[in-house]
Amino acid sequence: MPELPEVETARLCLERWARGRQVRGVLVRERRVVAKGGPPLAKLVGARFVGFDRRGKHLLIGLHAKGKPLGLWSHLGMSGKWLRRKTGEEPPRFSRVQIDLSGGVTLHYADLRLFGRLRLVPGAAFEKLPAVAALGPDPLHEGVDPDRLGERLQRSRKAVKPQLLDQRLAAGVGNIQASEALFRAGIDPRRPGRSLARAELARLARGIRASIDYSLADLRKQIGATGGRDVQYVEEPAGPNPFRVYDRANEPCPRCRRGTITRLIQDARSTFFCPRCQK
DNA sequence: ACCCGTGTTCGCTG
DNA sequence: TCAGCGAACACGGG
Repeated sequence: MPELPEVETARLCLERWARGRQVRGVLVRERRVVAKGGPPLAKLVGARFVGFDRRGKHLLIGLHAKGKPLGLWSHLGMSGKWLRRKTGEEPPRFSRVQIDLSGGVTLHYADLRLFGRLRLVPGAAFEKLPAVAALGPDPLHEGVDPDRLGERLQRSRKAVKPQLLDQRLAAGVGNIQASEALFRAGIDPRRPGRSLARAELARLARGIRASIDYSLADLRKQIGATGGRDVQYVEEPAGPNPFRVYDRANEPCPRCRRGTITRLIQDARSTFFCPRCQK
């Protein structure tokens, strides 16, 4: 379930599970998750995990291999997850790549739909990857600047919601966070992005940050429930829908209580909004 | 059987 | 250079 908050959660988990550990073995069960053109994942053997970064939905993991930097890039696509098991345990469903570490820890990259990818990056030169180089500001790092957002929105005639999925605007905003941010900002998702006034851009920038912070706190609660080193990645995030409008078609609006959350399709993706309080 | 989906890339047009 | 669009990738769940 990967938008920025889920990827940040995966980053935190990987850091707790792998920091300082050395790779003992790699097993690729499904070749398609290894991005074409990169070095074979077997080159990870002997390397030690040292850094765990994220930009937008991209995981940028740093290792030391014989004293030289080596990067592991990971994008979760639609259904990718990082999971931890004890070495020798049964692999989880849809485990596509298994990385055995020192200390009896094994990482699994599991991915049902196979849209996610892993790639080794020599020298940890992640900025050489075109998809990473093109990313806009990360809401949790640089933050979203209303002026910059407005400048970017001016370049297209598209509606604001589909535009928010463009990773050059704000890296990490996906289909859920786009609907949630526009709801918080009180902006109709069908409005042309270039029609937003200054005050609306400011509200949108705050809305993006607020919806991401909220989702991240919700996920942190789930993984942190057991605390400390016993933290487990939640594989089946049960529980009620944590969102204000996403996947709530036909429910009353949680803000105005009088509008009805409406679903519409924009650029072949679902959008949810309240027609009464999003103008 | 059929439709849906929390994402991105590629090829092509204008 | 770049916006825009459709197709492609892939497969379980409703």
